[in-house]
Amino acid sequence: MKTQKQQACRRSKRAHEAILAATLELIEQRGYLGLSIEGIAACAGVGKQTIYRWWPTKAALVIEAYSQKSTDYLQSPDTGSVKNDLEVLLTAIFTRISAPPSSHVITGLVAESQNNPELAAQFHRVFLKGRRELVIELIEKGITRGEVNPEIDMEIAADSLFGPMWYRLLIRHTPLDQNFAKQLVRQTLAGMSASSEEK
Amino acid sequence: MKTQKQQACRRSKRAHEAILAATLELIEQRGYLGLSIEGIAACAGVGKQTIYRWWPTKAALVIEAYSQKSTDYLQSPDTGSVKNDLEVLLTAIFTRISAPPSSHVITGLVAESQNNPELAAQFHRVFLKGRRELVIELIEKGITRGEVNPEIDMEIAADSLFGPMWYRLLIRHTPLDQNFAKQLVRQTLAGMSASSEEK
Amino acid sequence: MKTQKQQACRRSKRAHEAILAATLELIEQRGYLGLSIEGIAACAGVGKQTIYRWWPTKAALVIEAYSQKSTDYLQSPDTGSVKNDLEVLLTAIFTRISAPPSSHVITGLVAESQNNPELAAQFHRVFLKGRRELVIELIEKGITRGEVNPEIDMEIAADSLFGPMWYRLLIRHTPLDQNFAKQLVRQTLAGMSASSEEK
Amino acid sequence: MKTQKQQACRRSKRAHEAILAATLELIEQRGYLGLSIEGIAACAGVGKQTIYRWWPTKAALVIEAYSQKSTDYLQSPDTGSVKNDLEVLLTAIFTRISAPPSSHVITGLVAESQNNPELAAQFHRVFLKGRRELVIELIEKGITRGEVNPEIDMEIAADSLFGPMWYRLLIRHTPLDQNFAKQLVRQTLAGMSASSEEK
DNA sequence: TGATAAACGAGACGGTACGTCCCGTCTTGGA
DNA sequence: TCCAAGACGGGACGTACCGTCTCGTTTATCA
Repeated sequence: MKTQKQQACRRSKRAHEAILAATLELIEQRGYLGLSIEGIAACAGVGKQTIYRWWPTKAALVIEAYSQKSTDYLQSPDTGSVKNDLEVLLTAIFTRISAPPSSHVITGLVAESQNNPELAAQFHRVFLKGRRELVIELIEKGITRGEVNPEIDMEIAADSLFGPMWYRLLIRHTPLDQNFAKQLVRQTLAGMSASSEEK
Repeated sequence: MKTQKQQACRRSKRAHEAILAATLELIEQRGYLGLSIEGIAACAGVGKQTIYRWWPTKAALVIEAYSQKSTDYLQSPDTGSVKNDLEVLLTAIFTRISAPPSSHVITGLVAESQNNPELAAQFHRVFLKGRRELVIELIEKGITRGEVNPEIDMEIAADSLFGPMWYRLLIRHTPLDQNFAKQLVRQTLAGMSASSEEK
Repeated sequence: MKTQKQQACRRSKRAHEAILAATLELIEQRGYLGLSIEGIAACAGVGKQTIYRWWPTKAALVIEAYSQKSTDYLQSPDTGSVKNDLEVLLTAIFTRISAPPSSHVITGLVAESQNNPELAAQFHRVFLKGRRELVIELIEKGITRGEVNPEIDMEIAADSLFGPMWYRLLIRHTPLDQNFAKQLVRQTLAGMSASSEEK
Repeated sequence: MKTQKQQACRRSKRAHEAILAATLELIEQRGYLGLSIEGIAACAGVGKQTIYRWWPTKAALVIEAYSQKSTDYLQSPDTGSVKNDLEVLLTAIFTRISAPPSSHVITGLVAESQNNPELAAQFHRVFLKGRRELVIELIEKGITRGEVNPEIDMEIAADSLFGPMWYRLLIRHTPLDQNFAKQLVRQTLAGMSASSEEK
């Protein structure tokens, strides 16, 4: 019962790690578009086939290489108020994600995701899901505390916080400074209408 | 003195148009990534050189081909209330932009923009600037009408309306239906805080 | 003392036969050049190593596969005259050897023999030696009978009978019909000079 | 009428010559089997495509490279007797063709010809036809002189002179010395029968 | 009658070369 | 002079096999 299936393949640990390392190294040197399977293989001292055997796509390889680096720093803040919680979390995320070379890598992945649903799903899993869940959790805490209107649409709430980040990152190429996170949180919470009271 | 520059070249109108037409045709057949200069030249019955002579980049060519199609339908609504104005405008934009094959084309352009500032600028000029200015204009009308809080940060306001659109389009691959525009506008105006009154 | 070496290995009969059978099958399907160790292994349901363990070369494997088929039909005719004996023997050989797919196989082997003396020796042993000895034997019988000039060069005699066969087979791609064997024998015996009397 | 077709393509003389030169150079270094398109391209400083554009096959390329070297030395001897004429001509041919690296090259070509009729035809045109016609011409002169029996089969006659050469070259790996040409001619003319008179 | 060592199937591995696609530049007539 | 046509040197693609190398898993003596 225990040996059921687990050894399906004898994957070489050495090759696996060398490939991921080479990928990270080359992507920082030449950017996502300048990355080639051929180059990774050469740099890792590996046959091309060994790459094609385990990753369907350049993009999948890049995701795996990056996902190791990027999933650890996330943690739920707990300052006592939604506003502060969100400010802390978003500031951390914005800072992290907008530091090169991440931004270039992310763009390449986004581009390839358009024509590759599997990749899109994987990207979503690695780069979005966790962060989104954290944000929603914080907002729900705010609702139980009575800070947040319980009738809001949670999807739109999350989109309103992350959308502007990606927008600035990918399209407007405008800096994601700390102030931006702060102001975005405030304005999103308070709304723009004249009738709403800020504090 | 007057002809100084305008006839710098004897550009073949036939070739120019054939190239743009071929670009549109092929991009709809094979997507942005499947597009090649070689293919466009063959399809347009044109030498490759003729393309390279007039466009620096595949992307520049695509932008020109698309900009002809996409700039005309925009107009400022005037319903009397910010909320309605924004709903009408955003619904129109969202519908337009999320219809294939535009979405795929746009992704490709976004991707290439990352490494190509000129292209990014051109993309901004063609696809963003006009829309953004319209939205800002509507909000300012709202301010003068007393509907919108005059102290909001206008950049963040615009980002809050467009960011979620691009986010859903490029990353979450979630539909941009009419309802989305409507709810987004409402929630952005009203804010999420418990203290704000909806109506 | 007697078992010293003979059981050096426990060779799997099943694998051995499956490999030879797969070789014959694939060579008839795809020709000598289209044959790959990988393909044979897959078709025989055998690991590649098992092939490499027992045969040094694709060619050696092919020779073994073929030698089983090709050594049995030879027998010395005895009609009473050199001319008839040779006609009968060569007709049999020519017919056998020129039937596809043998001819393609043989060509491949000839090609590889050039760079592989061991293979050349093995090829010689399997495909040439026996036939050549038979022919020489027949000619020597002719000499003792007084039919053949005892001063001829026997090497050249054998070359004169087999050379044209291989030439037509490998290079001129001209049919080796029965008539050819007959006429070749006659003209070789009689010579071409005007002074020689035929019939 | 004059420009009919002659300029069908603008082939680069430089590339053409560099490729043929590289082919000759590499084939002498590494043999026919060790020759690769990739290697030729690299050595000639040429894109692979440029080779594939003009030659369908490695073999075709090799033939062209060799045909330049091998067609010039042939000339019809005229000593007054068939025997001497044939001896002179065959000695020249045998010497030429058996000098390495030609022999290896030729073998490779023969092998590939088996599966490629066009190549076989080209090989025939370049390496066989001329020589064969010369021999037949010499024999016909012999017939008019009354030296050769006019009833012989000319095809078999030619096969009897060339067959043994190719046989020794490709299969028996036996030297083609001058004596061989001489004795082959004599025995082929005189025949092997006891009734024929030599001298 | 096990134990034990080999041969086995499977297939991953570092490589080489394949033949194709497209890049961006260069060259050659023809209009 | 600009155009279509397309050859050119080059880089990367994804595939096919090479021959070597582990992996467990039979299997067939001989201790």
